[in-house]
Amino acid sequence: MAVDRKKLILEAAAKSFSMFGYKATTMDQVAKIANVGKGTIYTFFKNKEQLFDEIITGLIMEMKLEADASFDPNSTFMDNVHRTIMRMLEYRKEHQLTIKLFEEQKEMGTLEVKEVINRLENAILNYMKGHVQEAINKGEIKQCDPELTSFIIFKLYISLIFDWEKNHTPLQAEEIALTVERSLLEGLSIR
Amino acid sequence: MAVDRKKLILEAAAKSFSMFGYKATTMDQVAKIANVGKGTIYTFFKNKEQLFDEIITGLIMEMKLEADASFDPNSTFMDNVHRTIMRMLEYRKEHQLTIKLFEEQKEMGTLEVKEVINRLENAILNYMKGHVQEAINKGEIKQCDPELTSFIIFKLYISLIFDWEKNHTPLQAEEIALTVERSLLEGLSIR
DNA sequence: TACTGACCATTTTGTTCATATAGTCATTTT
DNA sequence: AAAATGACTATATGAACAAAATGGTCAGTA
Repeated sequence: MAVDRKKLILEAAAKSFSMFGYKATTMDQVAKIANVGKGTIYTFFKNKEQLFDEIITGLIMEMKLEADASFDPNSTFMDNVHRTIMRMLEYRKEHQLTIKLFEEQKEMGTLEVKEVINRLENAILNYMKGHVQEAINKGEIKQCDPELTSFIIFKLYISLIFDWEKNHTPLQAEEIALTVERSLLEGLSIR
Repeated sequence: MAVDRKKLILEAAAKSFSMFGYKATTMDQVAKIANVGKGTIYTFFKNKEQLFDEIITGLIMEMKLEADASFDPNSTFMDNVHRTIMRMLEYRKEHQLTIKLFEEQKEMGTLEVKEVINRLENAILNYMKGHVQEAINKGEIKQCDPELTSFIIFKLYISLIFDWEKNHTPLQAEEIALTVERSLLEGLSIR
C-alpha cells in the first residue's frame, strides 16, 4: 500500500480534537487535514464518536505505559501510588488533547467527552485495583476490597489536588503525600 | 405593630424557593404570596440574592441545631461523625427547599444556587472542624490539621455516598461506616 | 475495489421581537 | 412623617423563524 489511510485519519483527528475539542472538530475538517475524502473516514470508523473512542483508547494505552514506567519495585505501595498519580497529572498537563478535553467537559459538558473521561477514570481505577491487590498479597497493606480501596485512594487524591484549592491555598506535592500517608495509610486513631 | 412584614416576606420567599427554586421564583410572586407590595420587599432586602441568602442563613442554623441534637457525648468521635452526616442527609431529603436547590444546581447550574451550596458546605466543614479539634484535645484521634482532616472526612463520605453508586451498587449506611472506620480511622497499613 | 465529494436530513447557530422580570420611585396610606 | 405600594423602566429571557453548518450516505469515479 502507498499510504495507511486509517493512520492518516487517526492522526488528523487527534490533531483536530487536540486543537478544537470534540464538538468543534468537524468531519470535513478531519478529512481535509488527513488529505482524504470524507467518505473514506466512514470506511474505517462507524461514526465520529467511534473515531474519538479509538483515539482515547490510544491515549489510555500510552498513559498505562507511562504508569508502568513510573513504577519502582523497591518503593513502598504508597510511594508508588503517589509517584504514579503525580506522573499522570503531569501527563495530563503536557498533552493538548487531555487539556482540551477537560476544558470542554467543564465549560460545555459535552456528553461524549463526559463518557470518555469516565472511561479514562475507570481505566485508572482498574489499573490501581491490580496494584492494590498485589500490595495485599505482598502483605504491604491489610486485607480490604481492592476496588473500594482504589476508589478511596483515587478520590482522596482528586479532592486534595483539585477541590482543596477551591477554598484554600493549593497543597504542594509533598504535603499531599504526607497527608495521604498520615490519614489513609496510618489512620487517624492513636496507635 | 399589626403584622411583621419582614417575616411574612421571608416565609413567602421560603415557600416559593421551595416550590419553584431560585430562578423560577419572581419577586412579584413573593410579594403576592406575602400579601405585600413589591416595593416593600426592597425596604427589608437589598435584592433577590440577599433575600435568598437570609433564608439560607436560617436553613444553616436549623441544620446546626439538628447536628447538635444528634451528638452523643458517650459515643466515639467517628460514631458521632457518621451519625451526624447521615442525619444531615436525611434532613436534606426531608426538606423541599434543599431538594429543589440541589436539583437546580444539577440541571441548571444557577450561579446563586452554586454559591449558596458552597456556603452550606463551608458551614458543615467549619462545624466539623470544631469537633475534630475537640477529638484531638480529648486524645481520641491523633494530632492533625483539623481543617484538612474535616475536609478529608467530608469528601470521603460524599464520595462513598454519591460517587460510588455512579458505577456500582449503592453502599448501605453500615458499609459506609465500616469502610470509613477501616480506611480512615485504622488506616490501611498493617499494625 | 477503494475512494471520493456532492448531496440530504438534522442540528446548530444567529436574529428578531414580544414577554417577563428585577429593581426604582413618585404617589398613597397609615 | 414614616411606611407601604404598584405603575413604570431598563434589561434579560426565550419563542419563533431563517440561515448556516454538520454528520453521515451513496452514486459515481479512478
